[in-house]
Amino acid sequence: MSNALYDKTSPISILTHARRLLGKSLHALYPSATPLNTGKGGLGQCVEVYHFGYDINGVSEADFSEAGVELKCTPLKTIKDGSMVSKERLVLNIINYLEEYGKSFETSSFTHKNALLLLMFYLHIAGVDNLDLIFKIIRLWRIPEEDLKIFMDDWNVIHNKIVRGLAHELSEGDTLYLAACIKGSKGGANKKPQKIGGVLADQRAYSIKSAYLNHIIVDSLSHPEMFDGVTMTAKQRRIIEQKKAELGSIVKSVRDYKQGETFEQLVERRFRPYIGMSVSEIAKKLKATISTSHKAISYSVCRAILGVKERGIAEFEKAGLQLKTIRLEQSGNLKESMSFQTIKYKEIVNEDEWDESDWYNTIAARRFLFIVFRKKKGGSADDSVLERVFFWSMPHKDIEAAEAFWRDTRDKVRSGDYAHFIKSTEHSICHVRPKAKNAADTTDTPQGGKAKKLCYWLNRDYVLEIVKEHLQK
DNA sequence: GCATGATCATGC
DNA sequence: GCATGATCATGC
Repeated sequence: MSNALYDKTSPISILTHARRLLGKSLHALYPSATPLNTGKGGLGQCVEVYHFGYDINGVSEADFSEAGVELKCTPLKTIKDGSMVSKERLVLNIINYLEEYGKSFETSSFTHKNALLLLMFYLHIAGVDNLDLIFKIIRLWRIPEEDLKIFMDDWNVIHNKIVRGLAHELSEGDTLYLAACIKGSKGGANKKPQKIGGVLADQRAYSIKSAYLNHIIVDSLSHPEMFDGVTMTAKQRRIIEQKKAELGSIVKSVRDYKQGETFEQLVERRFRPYIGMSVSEIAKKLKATISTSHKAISYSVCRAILGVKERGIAEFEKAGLQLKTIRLEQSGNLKESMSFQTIKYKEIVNEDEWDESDWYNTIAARRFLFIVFRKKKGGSADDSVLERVFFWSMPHKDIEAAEAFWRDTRDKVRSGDYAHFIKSTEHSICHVRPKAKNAADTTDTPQGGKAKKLCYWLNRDYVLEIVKEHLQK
């Protein structure tokens, strides 16, 4: 169909041809096109067939193998401020645990298949036919030099579990930019064998996390040829560009790393000299101003110790890393549970899949950095002592319990029951509790009424257990 | 002492 | 104005 329009051995030629879709839908160029596949990946197949003239039977082959280019169509969504962000993770190739076992980063299926991606971001709108969706950003992408180390660290985290026969314990939360996400249905027929241990594991694919995709989107807007300047408004662009302003990196050069050190180990090493010091002592030693407002203290301490002058820490933002402050009593006890966002009743009722739910994305799909302070007797926030800093993600064994909690909460909202959510005494990990201006502060329910604002919490005991594990090291 | 309900403080 | 990060207050 369109074969003569591009040279399939040339990435630039493929890109130039792809860009004929920028600001347009497939229907705009191919009015008689009909849907090929209604499921996920349907739009990508349509692009391959109608725009690039692929034989539909060859769709499962490597996309542009002669040029080393992998085509990926991925959705954007509009958020409240009008800007566009990634709607979901970008799923790459399936991991074959048997084959990946003996590989290195350089020889892995991830590097082999995804060295150069042709990314086609389109704006997803619920209920609109795939063929009518508009392409907003079209670009080639390879891992930028400054992000390569974290991608390699992430790959190694995944690979280490595969090598140790622990593929069944993989989790998206394990890593920062690159993740192993579940692909296909969970359970029985879709479980895959491992080289070691004999436990069957969920089928997973390499994927790029949503937060990192947002960074690619922002980066694209610095290159006018990459985005659609017509249907993407100036206001949308301005908002997105504001988000990248004032990001500073922790790692300025690969020479910052000690031999064999991971990014996370580098961060922990940088913190080490300050453990045991009070916040005011840290500020004095670094000649830095540290905000001690309870909302800003952890990020402020991080910026000071990690030497980031800018408002945001680039690696943390790109990873969607969740920073959490834990304030221990002088005795080492913990008084409070840990709160998260308000439950959006009108949204949770529409959550069908656990691994697309708000709670999954909050608690199980991301890595955390816990900053632990210990109060001093009668002291102010300035006198809190930095006790410990560590990365954490929810262990695989706890994720199922978090899922059961989410199901219970969702089903109660679906049935209009706002009075019997799980309490902290009823669950090992999490509970539901109020978080509002006052008792009269309510929000809309899917039933058309109002209900008190409640939010997700991690149980006090659970948080304390995590802290204790990391204090013993 | 702790669970639970309530509310505060800040920043976008 | 509201989301977010966090702590306070009460009663069992």
